[in-house]
Amino acid sequence: MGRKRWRAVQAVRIADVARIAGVSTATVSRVLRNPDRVRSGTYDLVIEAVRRSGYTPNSTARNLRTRRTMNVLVVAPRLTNPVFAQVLRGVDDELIQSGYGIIIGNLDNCAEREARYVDLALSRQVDGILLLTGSIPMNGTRSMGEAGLPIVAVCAAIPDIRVPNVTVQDREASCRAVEYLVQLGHCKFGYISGTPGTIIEAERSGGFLEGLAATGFGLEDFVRWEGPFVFSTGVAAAEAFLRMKERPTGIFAACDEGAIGFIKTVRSAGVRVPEDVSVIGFDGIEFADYAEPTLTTFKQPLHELGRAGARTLLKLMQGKMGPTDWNIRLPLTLLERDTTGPAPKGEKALEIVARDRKSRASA
Amino acid sequence: MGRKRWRAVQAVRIADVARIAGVSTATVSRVLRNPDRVRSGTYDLVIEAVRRSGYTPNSTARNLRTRRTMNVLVVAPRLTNPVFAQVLRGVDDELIQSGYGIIIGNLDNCAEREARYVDLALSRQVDGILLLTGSIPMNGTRSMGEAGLPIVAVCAAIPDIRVPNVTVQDREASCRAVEYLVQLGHCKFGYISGTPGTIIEAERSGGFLEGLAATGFGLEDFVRWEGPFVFSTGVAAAEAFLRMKERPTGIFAACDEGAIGFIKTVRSAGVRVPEDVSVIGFDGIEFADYAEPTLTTFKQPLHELGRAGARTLLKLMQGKMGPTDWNIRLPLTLLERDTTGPAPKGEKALEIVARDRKSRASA
DNA sequence: GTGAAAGCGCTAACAG
DNA sequence: CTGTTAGCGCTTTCAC
Repeated sequence: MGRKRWRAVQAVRIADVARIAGVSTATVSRVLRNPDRVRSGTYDLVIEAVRRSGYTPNSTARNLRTRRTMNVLVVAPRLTNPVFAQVLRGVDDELIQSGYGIIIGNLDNCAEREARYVDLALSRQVDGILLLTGSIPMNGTRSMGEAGLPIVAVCAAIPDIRVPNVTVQDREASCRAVEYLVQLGHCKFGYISGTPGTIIEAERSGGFLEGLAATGFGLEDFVRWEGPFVFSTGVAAAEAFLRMKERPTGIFAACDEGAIGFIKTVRSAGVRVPEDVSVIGFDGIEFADYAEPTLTTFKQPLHELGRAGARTLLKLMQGKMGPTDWNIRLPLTLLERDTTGPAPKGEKALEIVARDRKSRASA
Repeated sequence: MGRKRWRAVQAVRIADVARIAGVSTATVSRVLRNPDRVRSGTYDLVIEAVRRSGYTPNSTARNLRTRRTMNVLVVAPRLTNPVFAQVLRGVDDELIQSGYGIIIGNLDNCAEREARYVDLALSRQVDGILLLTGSIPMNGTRSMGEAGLPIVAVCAAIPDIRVPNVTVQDREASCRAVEYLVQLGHCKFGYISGTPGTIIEAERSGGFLEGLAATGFGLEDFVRWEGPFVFSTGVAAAEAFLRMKERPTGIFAACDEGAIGFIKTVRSAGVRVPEDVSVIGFDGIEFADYAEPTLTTFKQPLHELGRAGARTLLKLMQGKMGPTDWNIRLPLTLLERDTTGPAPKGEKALEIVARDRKSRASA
C-alpha cells in the first residue's frame, strides 16, 4: 500500500491514435491543431480514434517542438496581500482566455525564492513575465532580464529599465488625499507609510508631500510613521500617536491595512474616529467596507489593473505593442465614508492654525 | 518599436557549452546533474564554460526526456479568500524546498476554468495535484483523476475516492462552538452557513447540529442562514436577524467573513455585540483581529495545513506513503475574544429556557 | 571517466 | 489533402 512509485508514463501517444485511425501522426497532429487543413472524413476518423483511446497530447513534447510553453510567470511580493490577490485574478481572467497558464512566483520577502524564479525564466519555462514587484528579480549574478523574455510591470513601474508598465495614479491620489483632509479643516497630519524602499511607497509618500506643498503646508506640519504594508504598521503608528501630546488630526495611510490597524488601536484607547482624528486609507480592499467605522479610502481598480497588465503582456509577446501601450495609468476613486470628518474645532487646533499661518507668513 | 515578434530561441544550448569546454554534451549534462561521476578537472572545465556562456538548461527539453515537470497543480476555489491564500503559502514553502514549482488553478466558481485544469493534468504539465476544492475537477466527459497523477486533498476531503486528505477538525470545532455558546448561557442559536453543497460547509453544519444535540437542543432552537463563504452572507443573515421579533442570542458563523459581515450590520442597527448577541466565527483570518469587536473564532492552522498537504503529496509522488499519511486531521484553537459573552438575562431568554426545558422533558 | 547514439512525444517542412 | 522525415534540447544507456 502506497509502495508503488508513481511514474509519469504516457498511456497513449500520438502514434497510437494514428494507428487506430489508420493515418500518420502528422495527420493526427493536424486534426488537433489545424482542423481546416484536413478532409472532413479524415477528421471524423481521427476524432473518433482520439475519443476511443482517451488521448491528450503531451504538452511538454509540444512545448519543446514549438518553443513555447503557454505559461506566464507572475511574480508578486506577497500572496496573502488582498491587493495582489485581486490583481492576480484580473491577470488570470485575461490570460486564461488566450490559453495561457499562470505560474506564480510568491516572493514573501525571501531572496532564495527570487533566485528560483530567475532560474525559471532563464530555463524558459515561461513565455512571458508579469512583475508586481517594482523591480527585476536577481539571482546573485544574473537578472531575470537576461532571459530575454517579454516583461511587463504591473502595480509598480520599474525604474531605469524600459519595460511597459501598468500602474495606478498613486501620486495623484495621495496628493488629493491631503487636499481632501485640508478641505475638512485639518492642518496637522500623519502619514502611515508602506514598505520603505519600494516604488509604491515612494510614489504615495511623494504624492503626500506634494499635497502638503500644494496646500501651503510643510515638513513641520506632519509626522511620519514607517513600516511595511501590513496591519501592524498601523498599530505601531497608533501607539506612537497615542504617546503624542499634540496629535495630528488628519491621517493618511499608504494602505488600508495600515489605516485599519491604526483606527482599531486608537479607538480602543478611547480616541474617536472621525471626531478626534480623521483617517483616509489607500487601496479599497473589501475589508475596508467592514472596518468600523467604514473606511474612507482611494479604491484601486485592482481587477482591471491585472487585466490591463495581462493584455499588455499578450501584445508584447505577439509583437503588437502600440505607442500608448507602454505606459498605462489607471485612475483611483475616492470612497468618502465614515472615518473622515471636519477637523475638531478645539482651541488647540485653532492655536496651531494661528501659529502655522504666522510661521508661513514670516517664511 | 514593439514590432519585433518575440520568439523564444535558446541563445546557448548544451552543445555550445560542450564545444567551449571541449567535452561531449553527455559530460556537460553529468556535471550539472551528477557532479560526482566526473573527474574534478573536467568538472572545472565545464563549470567555467557554463559561466562564460551564461548557459541555463532548457527545462522543457529536460522534462520531456525525464518525463517529469517538477511542477504541481494546486486547485483552489477562490484566490481572494484569505484562507486559501494562507494555505497556498504553506504549500509553496514546502514544495519550493523540494524544487517543485506551483501552477495555480483558480476556479472562481467557473466551469470553463475547471475544464482547463483537467486538460492541464491530462496533458502532463504537472507531476502531482493538490485539491483544495473538496471534489475532483471535471471536463464534461473526463475527470482529473484519469490523468493517473498523484492527488492529495487539502482543506476538504474528497468523498468516495481514495486520495490522501489533510484537513482540520471542522466537525469537532463546530461542535465545540455550540458547547461554548451554551456554557455562556445561550439557548437560541443562529447558524450562518458557508457555500451550500460544499464538503466544508457540510462538516461545519454537521458539527453545529451535533453540538446542539449534545447539549440537549434541537432543530427548533436555531435558525439557519445560507450563502457562500463571503462577507455578504453575514450581511444578509444580519438583515434577516434584524427582522425577527424573537432573536437568537448565540450565533455561529461557518467562516470569519460571515461573522464579520453579520456583526458590522447588526451593530449599525444598534444591536450590541456581545451584550445583545454573541458571535463566534471560524477560520481565524488576520482580519478577525481587526474587526470591531475583535472576533472570537476557531483558528485553523492554515500555513501548516498547506505544508502538511504538500509533504503528503511529495511522499505520494515518491512512493513513500506511510499508513498514517492517508488521513491527517489538524486541530483548531479557540480564540476567546470580544464578540462572545454571557447570554442576556432578559425575561424572554428565561421564558425560552423554561419552554425548552418543558418541551424536552415531554419528549 | 567519457563519448556516441538513441530517443522522450510532438510539430512543421517538404514532397507527393 | 496526406505521409515521410527531421529535428526541438536534453538525458541516459552502452561501449570504450
